[in-house]
Amino acid sequence: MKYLLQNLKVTINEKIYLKDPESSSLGKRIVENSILMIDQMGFESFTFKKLGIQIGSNESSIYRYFENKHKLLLYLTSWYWGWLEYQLVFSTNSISDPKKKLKMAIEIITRTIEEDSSFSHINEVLLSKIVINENSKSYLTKEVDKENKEGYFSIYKRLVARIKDMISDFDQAYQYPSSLASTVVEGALHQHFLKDHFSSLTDCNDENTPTKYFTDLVFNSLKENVDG
Amino acid sequence: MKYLLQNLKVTINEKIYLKDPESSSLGKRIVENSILMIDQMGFESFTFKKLGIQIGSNESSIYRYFENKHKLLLYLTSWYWGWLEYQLVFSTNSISDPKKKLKMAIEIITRTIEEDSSFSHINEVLLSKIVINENSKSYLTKEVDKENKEGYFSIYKRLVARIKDMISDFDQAYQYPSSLASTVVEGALHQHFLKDHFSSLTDCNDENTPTKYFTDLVFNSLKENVDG
DNA sequence: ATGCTCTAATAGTAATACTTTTATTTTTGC
DNA sequence: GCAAAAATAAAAGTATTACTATTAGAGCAT
Repeated sequence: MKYLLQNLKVTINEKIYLKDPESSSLGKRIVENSILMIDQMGFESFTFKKLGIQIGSNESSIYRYFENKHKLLLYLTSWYWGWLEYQLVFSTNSISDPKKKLKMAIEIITRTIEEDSSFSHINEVLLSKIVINENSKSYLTKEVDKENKEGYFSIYKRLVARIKDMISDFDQAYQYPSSLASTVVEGALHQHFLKDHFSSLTDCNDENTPTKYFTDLVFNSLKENVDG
Repeated sequence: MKYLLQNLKVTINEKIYLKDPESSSLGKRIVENSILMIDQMGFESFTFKKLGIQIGSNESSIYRYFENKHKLLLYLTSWYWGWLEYQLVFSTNSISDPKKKLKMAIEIITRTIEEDSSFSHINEVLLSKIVINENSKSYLTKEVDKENKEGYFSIYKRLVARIKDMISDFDQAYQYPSSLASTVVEGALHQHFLKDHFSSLTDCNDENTPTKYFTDLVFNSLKENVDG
């Protein structure tokens, strides 16, 4: 699996960037170091000027890759969801039992990312922390409907749709498959955040993982299809 | 109930403001119009300069009430959660049956706010829209731990704790009462957002309300205590 | 050697997020 | 009704942000 992932190129909507950051060394340094810096200082304090200094390049050169830092955030979150989707598909593809399949899916979506593939310039551990802290900011904007129409969130939507399909495959009668799927994806980020900053608002910790909580939650709501 | 609510003053942590906006007409205009403007233009585009122009006052006068717009957002969200908490306590207080109590609580937390009390300067309908769109930004910051220690989120935490207690009262054996409570509170905001902007990611709409979804979700996970 | 693309450097602009100072108005205490 | 105190308004200033525009040089391809 690791071996396969190192050759992975996540396909990201071309409108998100001006020039593909994967196409040059400068582009890769922009992505690599923006992850390090946003993780360290948070998205609000992060600027292209600071990034330029860090990578020994110029602010204006970064603007040739991304229109603004919001687009860069969309790039990073899209990459993350694309990477997760790949893992989801890869890990569930061979499972035919709908229950086992859904169980695996919940695990992939809710687990803590602890291992960096260390091959690409993208540090997945830090990126997952960025997604926990900054993902909401990518869509909680006044431009969300316009950007949604442009397809900026399509990877994320496809991921939620895949989970929804697995829910419906397991229990055709369940009335809220999309809501449950989005609750698991977004709720997982939230429980990870609470674990780190508001421990009184969650029962999750290193033993009692979000995976266990959401697995319990989902399977309490679903009833396996009866054949025939 | 309406009559009672008009005399309500939500108590907000004094460190959030420099001068209590409830203490003067200018303060009330700041709060009233910031709600209108943030709803209209979004939190990112909203500035104290624009607010000053709108209320026929000066930027520097607004700074005597709130250190910055982040603190103003904390004020608004705290007010909202305090207002919701009041409704929660008021509506569930007289209910002794744990199941009915929890059911009512879920309804209060997840319903669409459609009626403005129209007595105070605070428009609760618009404020609830602001909370849906901007609440996460109040805590997804690098300062969250410091601000949490200062008690800026205590009303929100108390609200979640109340739901958690109701969950545990109904089912003492349930392992994730805090996580479930926080999932309902945060998930309700998220489902409302999806309903308006990503309808393919939710089953909720005007008939199939978030209240129905979360009521189903919660009671599927819980088993009523057996006496003795 | 020439042209092309990419990147770097510099400078500039408008807006933001404030702070400071001073003047004016309003409130209040007596 | 008047003086003192408090609150507000106006104006100006600063540092930073979020860009845009222009120019120049480096490296490579033909």
